[in-house]
Amino acid sequence: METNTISLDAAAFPDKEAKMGLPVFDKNISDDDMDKMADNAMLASNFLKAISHEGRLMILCHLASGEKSVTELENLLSARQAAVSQQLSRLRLEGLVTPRRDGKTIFYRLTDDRPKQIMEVVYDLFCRTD
Amino acid sequence: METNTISLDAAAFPDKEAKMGLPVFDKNISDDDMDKMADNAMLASNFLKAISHEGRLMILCHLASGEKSVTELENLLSARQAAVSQQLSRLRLEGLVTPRRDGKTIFYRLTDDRPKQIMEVVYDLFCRTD
DNA sequence: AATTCATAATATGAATATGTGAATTATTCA
DNA sequence: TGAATAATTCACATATTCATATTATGAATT
Repeated sequence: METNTISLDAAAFPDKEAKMGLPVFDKNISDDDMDKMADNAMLASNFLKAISHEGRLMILCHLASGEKSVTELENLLSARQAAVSQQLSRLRLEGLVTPRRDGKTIFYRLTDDRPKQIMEVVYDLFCRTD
Repeated sequence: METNTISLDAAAFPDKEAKMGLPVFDKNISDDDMDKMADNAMLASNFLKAISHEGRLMILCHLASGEKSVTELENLLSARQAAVSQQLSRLRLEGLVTPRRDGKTIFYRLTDDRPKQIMEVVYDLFCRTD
């Protein structure tokens, strides 16, 4: 009996053409794979926690169309500067945004396209019908 | 000066071929659109909060490959029954999972493929390199 | 009907997250 | 240098989330 393999079964998700789907686990998943899965779940949940905040989500959304200063974000979100700054610092710690100083003002941009990838899907699910 | 349009600009995300990208907002986004955006952000952040929990994420991941009983999940997660039940009740409230009673045991399945869609991306981002 | 198994619901306390206002740092400019 | 501006950090109060324990329910079994 083989218990230690993760089979990546694209056929399980026929709607997604060429793209490989989520892994389908054996009935008896090995301890090793369970550990790996728990590790991944922790990474993923940290990332998701970082973006699952109304304000941070809006910040990321605005940054998706180009870098913005803290003041600009402050106005876009109608939020206090300290609050915006704290959310930015959280996003900075997670490596999701990167600051660039230009004189007095600091501009933020998305570090990479990870947030964008998630937000594409989130946008499809929650905003496409507007 | 036009201030009240959301332009869906596919060209802004050249890497995603046919798929429409995130919306690109005008410099002066209208109050109406800002409200809509805030509403959507709240819906989306509720959803993301629901799935951004290590245990709940693993539950959803296991359910992605078919329905499971609470006891099965309890074993898969190596968690206490009460804890699993709690997380399931949260997911139930959010409408992400649906229970089906068969005698003493209750089987859970994903209500729709929203969680799967997110998890596909999350899996790409955090688990693909394993 | 009493017991047991599987699950759910509720309560409690600890930990974490959030917004606010004040203090602080960095930069520009007079 | 000193005032003004942009942003961050801090300290505090509140709110939310979480794990755990306990109690309750519903179905099977005796």
